[in-house]
Amino acid sequence: MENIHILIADDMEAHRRRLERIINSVDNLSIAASAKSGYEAVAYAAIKKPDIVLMDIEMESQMAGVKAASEIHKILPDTKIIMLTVHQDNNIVFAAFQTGIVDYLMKAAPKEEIIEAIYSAYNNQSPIRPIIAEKIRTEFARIKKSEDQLTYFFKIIANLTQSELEILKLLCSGLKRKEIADIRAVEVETIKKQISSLLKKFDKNSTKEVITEVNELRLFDLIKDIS
Amino acid sequence: MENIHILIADDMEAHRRRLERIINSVDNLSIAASAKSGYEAVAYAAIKKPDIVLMDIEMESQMAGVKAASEIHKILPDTKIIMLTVHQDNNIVFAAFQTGIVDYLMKAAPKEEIIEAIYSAYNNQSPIRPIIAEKIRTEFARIKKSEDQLTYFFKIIANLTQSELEILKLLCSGLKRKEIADIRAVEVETIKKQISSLLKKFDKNSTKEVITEVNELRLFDLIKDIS
DNA sequence: AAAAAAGGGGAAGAAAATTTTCGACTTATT
DNA sequence: AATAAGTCGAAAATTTTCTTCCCCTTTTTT
Repeated sequence: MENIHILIADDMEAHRRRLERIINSVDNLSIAASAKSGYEAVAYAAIKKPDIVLMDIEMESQMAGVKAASEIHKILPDTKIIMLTVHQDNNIVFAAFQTGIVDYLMKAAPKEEIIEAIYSAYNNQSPIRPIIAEKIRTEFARIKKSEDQLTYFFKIIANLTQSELEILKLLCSGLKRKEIADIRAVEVETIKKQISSLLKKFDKNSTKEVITEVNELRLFDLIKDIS
Repeated sequence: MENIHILIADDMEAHRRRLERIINSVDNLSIAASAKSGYEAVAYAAIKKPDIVLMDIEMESQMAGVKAASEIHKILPDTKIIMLTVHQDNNIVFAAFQTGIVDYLMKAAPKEEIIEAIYSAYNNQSPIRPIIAEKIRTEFARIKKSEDQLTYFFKIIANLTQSELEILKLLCSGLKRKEIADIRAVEVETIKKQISSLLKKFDKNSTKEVITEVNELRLFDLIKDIS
């Protein structure tokens, strides 16, 4: 399994030490850097490009934790930020979620919980914790929609490969995998793999859902005449 | 010279035809697609990833030109959008500039001017035209700063290669090219080339300016201990 | 004014990241 | 049971990005 690089940001020496010990105790986790302020955290993040950031949200010196999280998210949208908090103040936690963090933990959380959170974040599973779960979930659904369903969709389209685009067109025309394979002169297995990647990019589990969205956005005619 | 792919977006058939003729008359310009509405323009942009978009800003049906420009800019930040306008309404032109367009032209502009604008945009030179020049220039300077000088700088840092980062560190320590070359055990020429790329990424013309910025942002200590 | 350093452009080869291709296996549909 | 849909992994091919170095011009030092 690949190595996961982690950036620690906490202004208290003792807390940093504890996190360092925990991370070092797990084989495929490693420390990218250990920052003592929000400002340092942003700089180290830019330099080291960690997979995960464990950020104390209560830091105040130089740059607040929430602000630092937001900056890091702007610079490295794919880096997963996990926030550490002492008092579970739902409002702060919620504010942080809006700036791009993917999970939060109590600072006193047991080792196992921290490690699990790291793996979850790395694998894109947000184990949204109970207390603020609902507020976040509904709010997030809203944001994702309003980030313009259209922009969101087009961004995905722009990231498709030429083959995927072509296959999307053929799928929208109602063709089956075997038929598509014949047209493209490759094995069905290849087409299946490519549709699989396609679905992953659209974050959907079936072609039906993708086609439904294409139709809802009235994109069929445009996709149809892809060269 | 490479081929430049251009997307045309205008709701009037005659205007599209004229632009198509102009583009086809130049050897290394080619038409990626020709859109009849802002909506189509966004879709085609996502599908074709053109280098340049020539967008009629007065389109209204389905999606306004300014809105379409803004969407395309979100999806493809590197695509250069040139706006076409009939009445030179500075406010509209200015609004458009804020959403990511890089130049504007009168619709009646002569062929030569259009072609020149395309090349300028492609080569990242904004020939900012006189009438609104000052307003835009000052406003833009402000925006570029306030887009957080810090975020902007860190984004660049995050895009440096390992060698470039290393060289930046050595430059900040006051070393000369020859000395850096010795440390890295390569020819001075190599270092010179890499510093050149470094400067391009920072959009600066000399290492001095880069170092000044590093110091202003108090980043020297952090950069110093890059592994 | 000469020498040294800084900077720009281009191009070949190396290295890294993506894409394409396909087989094996699992789960839904018909 | 058969067909279709979908997932995972992995080798080969392709594309992109980095590295390296050469040649040439401009700026700075001495």
